[in-house]
Amino acid sequence: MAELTVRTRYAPSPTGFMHVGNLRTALYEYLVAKSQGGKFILRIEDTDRERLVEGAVDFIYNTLRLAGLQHDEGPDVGGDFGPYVQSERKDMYLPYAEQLISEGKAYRCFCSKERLEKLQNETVGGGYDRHCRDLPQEEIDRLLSEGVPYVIRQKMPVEGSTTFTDAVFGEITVENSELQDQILIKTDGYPTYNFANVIDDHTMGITHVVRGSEYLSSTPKYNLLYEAFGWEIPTYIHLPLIMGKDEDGNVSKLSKRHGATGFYDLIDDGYLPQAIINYIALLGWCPKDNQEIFTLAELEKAFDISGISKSPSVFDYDKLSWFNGEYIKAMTADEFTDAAMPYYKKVFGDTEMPYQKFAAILQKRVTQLTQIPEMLDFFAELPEYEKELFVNKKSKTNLENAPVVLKEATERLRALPEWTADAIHDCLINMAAEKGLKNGTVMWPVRIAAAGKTVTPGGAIEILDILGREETMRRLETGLAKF
RNA sequence: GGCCCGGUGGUCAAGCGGUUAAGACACCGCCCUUUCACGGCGGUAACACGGGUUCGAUUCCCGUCCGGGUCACCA
Repeated sequence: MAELTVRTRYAPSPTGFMHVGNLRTALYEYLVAKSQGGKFILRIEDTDRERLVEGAVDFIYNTLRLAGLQHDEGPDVGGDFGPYVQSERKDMYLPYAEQLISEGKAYRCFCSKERLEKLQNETVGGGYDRHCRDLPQEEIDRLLSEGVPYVIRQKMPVEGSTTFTDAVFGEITVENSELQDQILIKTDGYPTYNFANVIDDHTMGITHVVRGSEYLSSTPKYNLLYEAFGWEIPTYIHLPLIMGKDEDGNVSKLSKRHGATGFYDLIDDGYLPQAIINYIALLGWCPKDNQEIFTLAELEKAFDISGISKSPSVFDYDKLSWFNGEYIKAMTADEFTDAAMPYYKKVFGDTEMPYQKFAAILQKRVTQLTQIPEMLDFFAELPEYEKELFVNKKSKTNLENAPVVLKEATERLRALPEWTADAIHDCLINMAAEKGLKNGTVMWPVRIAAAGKTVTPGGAIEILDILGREETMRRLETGLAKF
């Protein structure tokens, strides 16, 4: 018998914000499908018109594209199971609910919101009392003819328990008494999220439902629906939650108060999409061989459901930064220049700069692209600084020898026939040798005068090379003038 | 509060009855060096607690504690 094709779906609501937790769910949905030669489907769940945000669907497309998670079916690319936008499917749901009514598995509930609220407040552990579950037919007809608004509820079993198996968490049992007669269709005729979800997943042939573990305890509700229709229950893969840590060290489900947690927030903070994907792939999943750096293609090969962990994990910006640094170091100089360009422009505007040389000094130092401007600002303008910066114990420099070194170096550099990194290097190294000085004793004052700060990307040679002879001379003289 | 799930260093995590309890990030030290980095080497640091089962428990069972999730005409 032929193996059924694995089909997973990512079903976001277009709210204009994609949390890393959601993105990680999308990633795993993608990986579950791709690791088994399956299809990854995108479905937009936009039934809540109040929360609709302009342009949010494009935002979702862009995010998935940037992350490299290309869907095989969806509103934009089509497919055989459309439409892929829930609002375009709205007429599908009511007939299914009515089918359940005719089969005695669901019923119309005419209770007012006020009555339900009152119930909620008065009853301990409040909930619906199934008042309309066994209304006589005449009563139903009367209410219907009076036009009393109603919802459609599913009849849940009153006793017993429901058990299902999750691919990650194993066997889970919930008492049916915990389950209320869930609403399938709302007063406005629209389906509830849970109902639409089940109908859509089934009609779209979804075989593996991948979602956060917050759905674990409500899964029996879904299964009772599948059973009511006589449909096959999908494989469930519940994912451990991603947590954030606040200032007090308390952890809770990751949210905006934990800082930049949206995918685009992270991009704005100078993280690369691939580094983010790599990092979150490992948040809740571990490969057999403990490999850490993965391309998406490698993840597709290595991904295995049995490697998914059950315990929640804390999002760690330090580790993300490390991944990001690794990705930056692995770039070609041209790739780096492209990625860094927006940040270059912040410092230098449209002035052409020696980008190849920038790449050489920046790539191994940068862990977030946002660090670039403050690393290069001294190239644009020499900062104000005190002559005390020339003092450095390790380099054996002090206020006495610094001006002497500076003067000598200035003259030698001025006389250089050619302004290249090699020439500058030889010039300064030779000077140190001839004068019997440590290399650092020469390099330190020169670098300080050239940069005006103690911490710089690159050393004296690289900085002088980038500055050019004219600007170097000007800066060395400015430094000398401080004595 | 009821129900569900989880609990290995600060963080991510291997482990799945017998191990000196891996590895990564972070942190500390040393080396390299022209500052900071990069790179190399080394170090500090963990099985929540109490009972069982067993020749033997981090691993299996029970309880406690702690943490999280969930209980909508929201998705």
